[in-house]
Amino acid sequence: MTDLKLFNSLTREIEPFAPVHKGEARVYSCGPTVYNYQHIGNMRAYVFADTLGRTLQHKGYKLTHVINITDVGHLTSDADEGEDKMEKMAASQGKSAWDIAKFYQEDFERDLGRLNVQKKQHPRATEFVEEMIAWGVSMADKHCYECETGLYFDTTTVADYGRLARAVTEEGEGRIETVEGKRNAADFAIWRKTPAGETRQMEWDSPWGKGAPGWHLECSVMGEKLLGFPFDIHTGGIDHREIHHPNEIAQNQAFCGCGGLSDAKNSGANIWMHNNFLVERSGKMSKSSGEFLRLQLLLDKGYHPLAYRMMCLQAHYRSELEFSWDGLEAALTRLKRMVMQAERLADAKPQPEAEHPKFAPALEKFDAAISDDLNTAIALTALEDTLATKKVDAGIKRAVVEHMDAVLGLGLFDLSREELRVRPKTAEIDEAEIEDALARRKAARAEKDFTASDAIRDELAAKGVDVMDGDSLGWEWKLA
RNA sequence: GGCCCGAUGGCGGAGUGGUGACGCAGCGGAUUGCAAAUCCGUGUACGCCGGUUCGAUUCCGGCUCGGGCCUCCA
Repeated sequence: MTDLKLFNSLTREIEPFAPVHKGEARVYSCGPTVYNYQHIGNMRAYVFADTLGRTLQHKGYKLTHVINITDVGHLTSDADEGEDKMEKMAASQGKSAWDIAKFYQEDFERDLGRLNVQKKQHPRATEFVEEMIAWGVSMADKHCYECETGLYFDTTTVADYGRLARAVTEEGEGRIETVEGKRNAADFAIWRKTPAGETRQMEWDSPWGKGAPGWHLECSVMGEKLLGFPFDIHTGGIDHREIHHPNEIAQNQAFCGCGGLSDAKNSGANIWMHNNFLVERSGKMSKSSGEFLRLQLLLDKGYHPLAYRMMCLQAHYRSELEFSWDGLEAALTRLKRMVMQAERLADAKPQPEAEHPKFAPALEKFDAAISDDLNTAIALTALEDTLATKKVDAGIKRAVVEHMDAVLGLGLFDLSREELRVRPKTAEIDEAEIEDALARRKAARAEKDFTASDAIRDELAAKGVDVMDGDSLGWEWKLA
């Protein structure tokens, strides 16, 4: 097997993966703030994180993978004056912030499942407030200062602040609104005090008064508590490369007492990886714009969620990916054809021990591709090469397909073509009606009454159902 | 204003100093009562101008266009 190489945002170079603990891989992926549904752009980050996790397992490492749940501390603005996202949404829905968090976390986890994301640890920020306060206390003297609104981290107290972003300069921070009492524009809150006279749903006592932890602190704390410093890989969306992660790194440097050093080890993780955005021609995906694309909408329109995973896999995680319904349709068609190929192997017993020279090129191509900073686009073609290989033992072929699919996570053998036939929400005809029409059409065809049979076919087509005679499936939803 | 990124065939999207992946669509064939689905086959591209080179889509410079971040954001 080829050695795994990954792109490290810290050095902006492809680096060989060398585990901190022999035979183990520990990964922390920045998770969602559960104040709302996740859109499919958000989900790209977790498909990426999952593919990374699967790759590490493929390479033989025992994986520990955390995707945190931010249920407190994330403001609507980083100027430290905005409202808490959770409380704002709670107020607008007339629920408690805790209920909001629970509801959207469950929705998020449902989407992860739909996308075949393996089970991860999902610690909630509110479960670690005590630890966060302890962190704050440990850093307070050397790295923080208190002012009216809270406890702030002085970014000048650590070496190389912002080196991950490579964009932080004196002037570069010019647009961050100044908060009264902050020493440097880039300084950020470790603890946000509840304003005098107010009571928040989510607030805790601390040495700096009642309040809530700053957003960046939770990731530092949970990463350290659950994975230990340094751990192997920290992932997140590319937007986190500029603010959230540099702040997290600064905290980690301070916590390690290595504020004067700039060794990569002190950043908390050896490798920092960032996935690029899913973009739409109308602009960036945005929740504040009102309607946004979420996985459920894809289902409502008749697209299986794994078509979206396929779409993500077709591109490199560091490239922007253009979303369009046509693109999703293309991914669904590709997935469908692969599932159909896999279905031919349904009865084959996988023979993991067996080898076959016919599959050697594909296996090599697959491993080289996935090892080259997760080139899933090429890995996918190796899987297709395998599925298309003729005149070979089905058991061996199945073993090879399973081997590759374990990394890509499409779950080819758990899918059937019929499942991919997702009923669009707007469909105005039910399954029984279709079966009945199909039966009538079959009878007409038996009598060679093609005028009648074609009429039935047209009727079904008008209702969005395509009839396919020479196909065991019989019919499929016509999309759009 | 500061920092950064991208520009590949109809669409999406890999990759490469020299035989230009792959998917979807299209086209041709098999199949079909006709279609559809499926299978087989197949054409088309590297923004513009210079430079380096025997040779550049690939390296360098400039230009144009597009995008991102510096505000919450995966």
